Amino acid sequence: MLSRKERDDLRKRGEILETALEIFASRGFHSTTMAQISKISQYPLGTIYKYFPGKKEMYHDLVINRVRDLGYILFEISQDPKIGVCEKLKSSLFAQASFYRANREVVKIYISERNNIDAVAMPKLNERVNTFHERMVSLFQGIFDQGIDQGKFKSYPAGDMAALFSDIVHSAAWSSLFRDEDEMGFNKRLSMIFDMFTNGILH
Amino acid sequence: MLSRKERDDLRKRGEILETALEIFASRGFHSTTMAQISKISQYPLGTIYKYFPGKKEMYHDLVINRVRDLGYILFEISQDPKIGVCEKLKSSLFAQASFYRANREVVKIYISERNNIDAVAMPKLNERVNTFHERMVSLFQGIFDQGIDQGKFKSYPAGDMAALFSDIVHSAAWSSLFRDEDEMGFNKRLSMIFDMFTNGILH
Amino acid sequence: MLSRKERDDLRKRGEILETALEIFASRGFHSTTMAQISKISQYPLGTIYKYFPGKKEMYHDLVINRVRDLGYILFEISQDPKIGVCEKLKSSLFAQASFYRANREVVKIYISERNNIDAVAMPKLNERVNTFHERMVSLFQGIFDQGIDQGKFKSYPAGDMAALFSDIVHSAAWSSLFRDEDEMGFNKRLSMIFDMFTNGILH
Amino acid sequence: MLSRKERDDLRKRGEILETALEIFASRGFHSTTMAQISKISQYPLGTIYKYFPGKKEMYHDLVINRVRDLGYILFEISQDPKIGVCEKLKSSLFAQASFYRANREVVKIYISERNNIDAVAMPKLNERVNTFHERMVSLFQGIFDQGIDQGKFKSYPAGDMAALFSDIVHSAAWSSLFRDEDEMGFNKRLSMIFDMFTNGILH
DNA sequence: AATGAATGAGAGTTCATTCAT
DNA sequence: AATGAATGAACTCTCATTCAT
Repeated sequence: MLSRKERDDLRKRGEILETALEIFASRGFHSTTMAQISKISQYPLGTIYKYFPGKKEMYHDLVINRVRDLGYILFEISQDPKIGVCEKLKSSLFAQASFYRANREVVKIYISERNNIDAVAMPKLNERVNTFHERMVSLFQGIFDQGIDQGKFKSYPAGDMAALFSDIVHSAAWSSLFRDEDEMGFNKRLSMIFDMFTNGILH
Repeated sequence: MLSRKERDDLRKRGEILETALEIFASRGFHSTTMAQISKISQYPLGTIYKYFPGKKEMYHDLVINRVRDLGYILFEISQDPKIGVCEKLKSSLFAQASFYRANREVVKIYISERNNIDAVAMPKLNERVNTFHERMVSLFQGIFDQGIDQGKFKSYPAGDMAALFSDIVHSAAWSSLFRDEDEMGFNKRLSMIFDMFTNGILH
Repeated sequence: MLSRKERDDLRKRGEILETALEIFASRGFHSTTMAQISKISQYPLGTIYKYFPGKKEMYHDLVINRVRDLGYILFEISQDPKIGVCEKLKSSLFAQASFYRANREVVKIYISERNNIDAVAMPKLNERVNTFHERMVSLFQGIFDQGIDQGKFKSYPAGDMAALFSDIVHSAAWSSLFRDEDEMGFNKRLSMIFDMFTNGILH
Repeated sequence: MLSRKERDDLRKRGEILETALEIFASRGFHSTTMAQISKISQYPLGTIYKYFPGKKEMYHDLVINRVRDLGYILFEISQDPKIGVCEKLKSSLFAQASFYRANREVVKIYISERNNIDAVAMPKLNERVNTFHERMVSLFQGIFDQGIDQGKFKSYPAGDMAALFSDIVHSAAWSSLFRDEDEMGFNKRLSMIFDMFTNGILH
């Protein structure tokens, strides 16, 4: 049980992070200043530095913590004993796309970071983001291994399938961010993409 | 025919660009300083500023000019009347992957920029990179349209297929950057990925 | 009523401006560096840039704000209903000369700017300084118009008289800056000059 | 007798100076670059540095040499035994105004320099310009001394009269630079100003 | 404990002058 | 002797972080 002070701290930290997220997502890391975050969040600079060791670490936090949520979701799906491999893949695709739609800002940053070469400036973040990504891929790999065992999938190397699938999912989810689609159109497009992936495009 | 001076200028400009490319690719835009480029390239600052109006413009140049080469290659393939749609796609995949392998640094920067939210700082570059990407996608779209007409491809919306294909190509090419594969292994993997895409993964 | 912080800010801003004034007045705009102002004023660079957007703007401020005070004084004199036109002119002359003696540094800068062809570098300042000057001349013109109406002055074009008077005043005031005159000698010389101007030098 | 080479050198030097004059006069000292002068004059940088030790010295030359011409003219007038003191003054006024009209660019620079506080940057030039000015004033002072001796002028201190006259002349000449007056209007205005000065403005 | 003013290292860029060709 | 490319010191300005209040 948290004391009132601890709960307060957590709330403040969260509010700061929320504001920072918006600014980082719209302006990028380098064009965002701590002063901006302080001003917009209405928390004094000193307070921000009480909760975060520095700008980099804050950005770090932002990306990792949010994306971890997606990790949980995908993990749950991959471990679900009640559904088959195909459904697992499809669910993963839908879950990731939904997550992207619901967390546009984080995802922008996450993707930006996944491909960022500014790694020198933030080696730790880069490493963690990539570690996370690898973990997601191996989650998929597990599903593909299963599917091959069950004779459902062709026996391509599971790692390659997983990497490809991961990128397809990402691609579909990402492009959905820039369309003004309603829920139905969105779902239809995802199904179609999943179809392409599973059945191929050839007649 | 270029004069000696012109050739010299071109050579120097190229050398500076080469050095800048390496540093930008390994440290990112913001962590790279003009002083570094000057020191490592062994060209004094003044000389660098003779060839480039500023740091941003240099980076700009780096990305755009190199990537344009890839554009030419893919355009040639898409327009080639001698080969069928399937071969066009496969060739595109191979060409892009080869280009990526041969231009690791540029590609790193290109991709970094494609997904960058620092667009605020360099709106022009961001715009051009995205314009280029769209042009590539519509190149693919043309191929898919053709294939559908010819009854070779299932009739998914060509735009969606093109977007998906573009990301698969990119994914395959990108992941190949981080493997120590020989030429043969590389080609085999690409073929396999192309196979997955065209025939699907389902039995 | 100002808060303590506001008063502090005003004091600091004033101290910086004071130092800058001295340095600008003795070395000119281009030979003065922000680092010098920082060092001599003992305010760090960052603090200076908190109060002023840039070097140019600071210089701008320096010139305009101070000179505006002279404007108020001359305006008051020109509008005073209690005194005649001749006294108005004489008062203007004395007031301007006093102002010059009390604000040597500002005046140096003001005059330097009035005649500066570096206008390309600081068009805005140049414009404002010249606008100010024109306003002063038209203030005088009003007095001359009045004097002509009252039959006190010969009917030369008031605009020409005003321009001439303005330069005479300036000339007298300026030259007084470079003499070690006591108050009495100074006043005597001004009276004499005024006499020359009003009565002519011919027997 | 000058050798051909010497004549050539003189011509080239003159051409460079001519170009430099135009640029300096329109952009000011600091906003003018040696590269500009080289490009516009079509003389290579090296050649310019052959004729002038540096940028400052060139500017120096520009101002001093031209203004010296005015000095000669005024000197001739002041020494002319054939004309009276009043005519000498009037002639000086007209001569100076004509010179200003004919040498707008030099005069702009000269005046800019007379009032410039950038003296730190160019102490030598500043000194020479002021020395020249003092010489002109003492030329006038001689005329006034003469006039007082002859009982033509009231016996104000000749130095003060000279300083005042010098500034009036300058004022009239300067303001004429910014009017689109024809020769006649110009002459009329000068006469009027001279009238004001000699007879006063009072009825 | 909370604040936000103070700090100054370090960034990009310019241009007078030199000197190898 | 003539050239103009090469040079790098010095400039203005920014902002993450600290620490006196």
